[in-house]
Amino acid sequence: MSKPETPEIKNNFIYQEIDKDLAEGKNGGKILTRFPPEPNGYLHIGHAKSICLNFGIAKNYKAACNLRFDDTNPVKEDVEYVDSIQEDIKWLGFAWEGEPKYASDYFDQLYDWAVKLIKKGKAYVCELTPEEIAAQKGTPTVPGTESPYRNRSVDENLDLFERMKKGEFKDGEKILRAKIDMASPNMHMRDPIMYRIIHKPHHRTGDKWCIYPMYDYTHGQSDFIEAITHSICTLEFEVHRPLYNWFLDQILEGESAPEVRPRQIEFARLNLNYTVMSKRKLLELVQKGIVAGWDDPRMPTISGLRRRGYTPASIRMFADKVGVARRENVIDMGLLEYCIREDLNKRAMRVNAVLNPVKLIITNYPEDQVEMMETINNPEDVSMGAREIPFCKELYIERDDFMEDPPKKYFRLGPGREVRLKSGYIVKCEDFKKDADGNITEIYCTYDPETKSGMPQSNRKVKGTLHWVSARHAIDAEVRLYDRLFMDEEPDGHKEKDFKEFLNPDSLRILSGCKVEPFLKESKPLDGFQFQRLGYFCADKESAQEKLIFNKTVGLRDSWAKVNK
RNA sequence: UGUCUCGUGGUGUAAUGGUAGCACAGAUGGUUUUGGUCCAUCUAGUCAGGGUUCGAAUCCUUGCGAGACAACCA
Repeated sequence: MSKPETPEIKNNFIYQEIDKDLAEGKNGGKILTRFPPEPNGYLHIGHAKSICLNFGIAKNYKAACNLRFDDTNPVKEDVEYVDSIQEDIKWLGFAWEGEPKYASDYFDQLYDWAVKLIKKGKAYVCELTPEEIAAQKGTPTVPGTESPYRNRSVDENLDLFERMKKGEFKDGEKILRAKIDMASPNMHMRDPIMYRIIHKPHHRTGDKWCIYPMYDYTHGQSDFIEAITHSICTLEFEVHRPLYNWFLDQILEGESAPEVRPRQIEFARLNLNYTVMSKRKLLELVQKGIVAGWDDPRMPTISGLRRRGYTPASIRMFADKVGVARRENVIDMGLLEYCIREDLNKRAMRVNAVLNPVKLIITNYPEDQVEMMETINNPEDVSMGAREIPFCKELYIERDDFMEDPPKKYFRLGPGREVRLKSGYIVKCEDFKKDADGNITEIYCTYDPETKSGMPQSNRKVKGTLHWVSARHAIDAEVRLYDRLFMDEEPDGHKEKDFKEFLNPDSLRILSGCKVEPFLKESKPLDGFQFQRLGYFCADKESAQEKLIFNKTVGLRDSWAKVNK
């Protein structure tokens, strides 16, 4: 049972702007936000920030948030993405208002408005090639020049636009442009393209259209149609805002004042170090087989994080902690890791797994004896109860937990040293065996029967406590250790080098022959656990009783590793 | 040599004319049957100059630095 979350007090500037609008009595006091993904890729952690913002605002103002697919480009879009996006939003714990919406639902209205603009002399059909348009567009410092088609008659424009719609022209032959100002210091106001011809079926509208509206002409009008009050987007759209408002002004001209006039507000997108966030680059990693798919646990996608073992609560916590502002930012991966540890520490069951096993033999323990030792499931939450784990003469412990010649600050096992076996006995190392290569093959200990966990003698101070599994009862598992995908903090921040040059060759290490306690046999895909003393792991989506596979979500904080450096 | 935006500890983010706070990271100590958790303490900041003001991170100004904008992408 997840506890109801009390929405935090929100201090970011967007809440302040909304409060201001409310105070001024705008939009009849209504609030409605939207999350508008293009279905051309999977959602990533950056989208999660936007989702938490938009749906969070809705929650905090007791309002709603729409899901709207910005599907104006059939060349890039696909229903696979429409489906994954919905799954990811739901998994994050949010619900949109009503049915999902699509910009393509508004194609008819958009077309009618385009005709209105033509009639007003505010749009024209242009026949320049893309190269010519680029050339006459000018540069940010040099004004553009006007298209020779700019001053066609309204009738001619109407006729040509209709014939564009009817499919009389080939892709790229003609476009519809807004007539604004070729000398504007804002490049987006230099007669931007409203419609282009694409003879390709659309995932929703099929063959109905061969002309498709551009983003700028679509987004604000879609917001208006849905009566979105606050259209929140990332900073790169800031220069589009005048155009957003211009189109709205045009379609609204001559109409009675609407109750809701959408307003665009921009915030700084999320950047995470040691990864890439652009859908194009993520797609490239998928298509080139560098990762195992959009949900590869090394991907910063929501589906990847899910498969990695991240919880929805941890991602929402992360979004809260990074905040919302207008300044460029790079968030340390460590913060994401902190959030998942924080969440899982409270909820994950503690289990025993030995990743790199070495056998420990208790020489004075009866040969065939098996004791069931009680162990607490989660010291952070006693309501999770306890369970029993089998203990016997031969155990596996972690290879790292024994040193032939340990330094003073090493609290684990070494010749003559004593350690506690968690929930078991205190044992003392008497001897060990090595193979020809010098690898430890067996460790011999004696145990003190009076130190069984729970008995008075067990309270003796011992420096170290080890996790273990019974050799006779342990089951084999594969464990996949993940590390950051890139070795550079900003892999796509180098002009001369491709981001793929910074891939971490050790981002995935597969361990087979790991020994886990019998309880884990029943684990189901995506179940998360703490492997005692190691970290958080979750059963992979392909894990099954016959072949257990666990993904490392994140390690425990490790102050020994720091000392060791 | 355009227009717009942004500069607060290492990283994020508050303070919007009135004591620069919080989180992460880092350091030290305590507790601990996880070298985890938890607790305590500490380190560390307003880009620079000038101005307005009793008082400036906040307002004005100049500079410096960073980012966005020239796709028939969104």
